[in-house]
Amino acid sequence: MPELPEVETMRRGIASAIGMRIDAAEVPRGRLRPLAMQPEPERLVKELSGRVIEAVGRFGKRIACRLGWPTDGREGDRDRVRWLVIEPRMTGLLLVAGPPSEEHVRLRLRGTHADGAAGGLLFWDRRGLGTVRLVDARGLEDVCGPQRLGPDALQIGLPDLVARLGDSARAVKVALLDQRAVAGIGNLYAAEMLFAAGIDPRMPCCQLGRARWERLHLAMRQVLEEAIELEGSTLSDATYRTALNEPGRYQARHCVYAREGKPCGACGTAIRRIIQAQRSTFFCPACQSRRPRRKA
DNA sequence: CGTTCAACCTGGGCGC
DNA sequence: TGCGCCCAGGTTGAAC
Repeated sequence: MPELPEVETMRRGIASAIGMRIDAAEVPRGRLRPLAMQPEPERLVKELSGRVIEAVGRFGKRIACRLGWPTDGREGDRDRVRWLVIEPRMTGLLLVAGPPSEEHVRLRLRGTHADGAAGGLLFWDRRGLGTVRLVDARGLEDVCGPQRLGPDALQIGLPDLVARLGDSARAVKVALLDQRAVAGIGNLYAAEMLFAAGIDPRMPCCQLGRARWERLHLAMRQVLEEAIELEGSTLSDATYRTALNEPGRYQARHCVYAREGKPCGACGTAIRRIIQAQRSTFFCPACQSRRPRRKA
């Protein structure tokens, strides 16, 4: 499920791997799908070995690890910086502990921290829809640059948000999932932030008006920030775990997601589920009405 | 512009 | 206990 809060939690959780030299990389046989953009396991293993993880960044729902060379004086081929870009998609996890099960480990890095301690980092993915890429600076631009991802949902300003989506005829819920417009929002948090803002998910962006954009912008930040504080949402299938292999805690705060038929915590009306762009949308028909409203 | 569908995968939950 | 469905935090590309 990883959306922005889960991926940000992963980023923070694997920050302990910064400074680690990769001694060995392992791609368990056949567990990394041969996708066009994914390097062959042999190349991955070869090019990762000896590198040092210099930084870990997040671009929308992707994690990018900057890889350099050790500064211990040895003159390796001073290759350009490389980026290990991981897209967890539905069930991918980046872990420094665990994994939940051995059978879905897709990439395992073993290494040594600056202080000499042994360390490790692994990519685990039950469904195997996630992707792993190893790219140079230009490749990073292609994969995570502004052509591909809009401003981060935690960073975007209200004017920019309105400039990017305000004229769109799309339903606001669908538009929020457009990573080129604004990066990081997925199906779960789109529903939650629209509830928090009191906006009907079916409303076309171009009909939202000033007040609703303001409420949405505020709710976007508040929902995502609180979800990060609680380390993301672990749903009933328990797939999502933090980098330390622990569940998130934001699921207890869900107001609408996966709550079809249950009473809205604010007004008691039954939560509805509809389909938009082939995906479930959950909302409260009373609190999220097209009609003007009185309370936030 | 926009939507719709299929594809990529594994596994949990439900009705029968 | 099992089978056959339906469903899922995402993204992409083709077709209309």
